[in-house]
Amino acid sequence: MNANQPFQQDSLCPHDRRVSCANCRLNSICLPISLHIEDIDKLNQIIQRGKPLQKGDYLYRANDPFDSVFAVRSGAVKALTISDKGEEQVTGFYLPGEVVGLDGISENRYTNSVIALETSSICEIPFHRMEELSLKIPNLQRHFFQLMSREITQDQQMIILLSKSSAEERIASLLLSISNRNNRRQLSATAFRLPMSRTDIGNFLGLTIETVSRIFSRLQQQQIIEADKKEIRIINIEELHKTANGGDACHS
Amino acid sequence: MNANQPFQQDSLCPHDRRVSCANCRLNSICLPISLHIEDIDKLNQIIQRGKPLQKGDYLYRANDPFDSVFAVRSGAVKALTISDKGEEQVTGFYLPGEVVGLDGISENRYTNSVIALETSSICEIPFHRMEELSLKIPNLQRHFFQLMSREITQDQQMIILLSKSSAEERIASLLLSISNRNNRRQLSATAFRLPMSRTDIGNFLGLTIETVSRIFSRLQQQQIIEADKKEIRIINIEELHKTANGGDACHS
DNA sequence: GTAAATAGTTGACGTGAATCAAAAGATCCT
DNA sequence: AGGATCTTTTGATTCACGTCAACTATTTAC
Repeated sequence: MNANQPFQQDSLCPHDRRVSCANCRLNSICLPISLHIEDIDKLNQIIQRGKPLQKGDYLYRANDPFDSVFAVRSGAVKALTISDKGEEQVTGFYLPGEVVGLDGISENRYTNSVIALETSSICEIPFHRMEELSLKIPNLQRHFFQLMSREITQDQQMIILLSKSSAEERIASLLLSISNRNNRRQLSATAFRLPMSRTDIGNFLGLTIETVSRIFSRLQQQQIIEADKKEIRIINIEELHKTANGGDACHS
Repeated sequence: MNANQPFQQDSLCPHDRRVSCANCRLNSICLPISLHIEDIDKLNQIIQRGKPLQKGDYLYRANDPFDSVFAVRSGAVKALTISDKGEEQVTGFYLPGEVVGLDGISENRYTNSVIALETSSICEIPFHRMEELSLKIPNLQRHFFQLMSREITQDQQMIILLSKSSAEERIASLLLSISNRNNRRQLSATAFRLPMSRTDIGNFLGLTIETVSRIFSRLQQQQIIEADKKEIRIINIEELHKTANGGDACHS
């Protein structure tokens, strides 16, 4: 075998269930810690890989008993809660390498429902087996504390965004967030496909779909982005950052 | 000693540094888990109790290196971040029995600053010693996972509140939140003193101080609450719940 | 392939909360 | 005690975003 050729497993398609943590392209995101190879193997053994979810499929529903957290391997999912009045509220989007379900731990049931935005492969991590393993692998315990802490930090940034920012700032921030997360996965930071609908974006950002649409149009007019349906090209990332932070016409 | 009399330590004043976890009145909130008495003692031994903070004192500042998480024993604190433009954003209020600083774990430095709203006693829990201890006490590991998960759940509820609710709903929700948290500590759910200023409330809820003031006045006119400065009496908790959930004139 | 349903865009108009302004209470300081 | 500073209240005005409505583009279903 030519050493410049990838190993066979590296070329497994993203939905192949034979992938293991050790050769997963996402392990630097999903497991950004120094685990020994044998520890990775132990973790790998408790992880379950189900068949891919199709668009619209539920990964789990709010109030289901909590058993596992889930890492997105490919595709994308959204988390949402249903209010008393039956309205949806999207609480987050999760891209490959990101972990969802951490909210279920405290109450022993999930507080959100999670739905696939497109065909998605998911790694299931049975939480109680992970907990046991954590007692033996300090770095794994540390990793989960960090994962949860990161979720807290991100949620708090979201609180700030919703509390202080205009519609334009919110949308610019979301685009930059997706851009960064793509970049971490070695994908283009300036050209990508949004996995979620305008409706989901509006719901997530606390805006109506009409406002979302208008802002996209405006950003396009200003030559900051090019948006063709869900395909986005960031033309002037400099200016997009300015827009996200209150722009030139800073009014706050 | 009369068995019906409390132990001497039960009557320690809340700022007394000789208090221990085993006899702390808040341990059912701060440590709502079944730890064996000897485990509680091990935990107690790593906890440090500094001298009380005065109003306005910092517990820590954003970007300080992360060493510890902190449990509020008495008083109250607020967490806040400073935006690029130097504006404060309050990200949470923490009352006795609640734990602050969990956001620092992932980046190894705090992302918020924490400031005392009034004279406050704080228990410091050195995180790395707690981590080591967690490897030996599975229930303690479990407890910290749950604490962090609860913070995630609460932050997500805050996201929903900010994303979907009117000014009136936000303030009603905050009052009910404080009421519930007081209730858990065996205090009155209907009469209490707000530890934070109107400015802090507005900042936290994404409202201007003027709006906060107007809403307080309106709730008072409607005979739902009585507000004399920071002293609050909830007169009609039924109606306050309705107000928090969109009220009768439900427009959403 | 065509109808029906769903998702997105654009315009006109209304409204809830921000902003601006002023004054009345609290609290701090010497 | 008395001036200074900070906090809170209330009113008048403005504006960003929501609402309502009409229309287009895209996807789904038969």
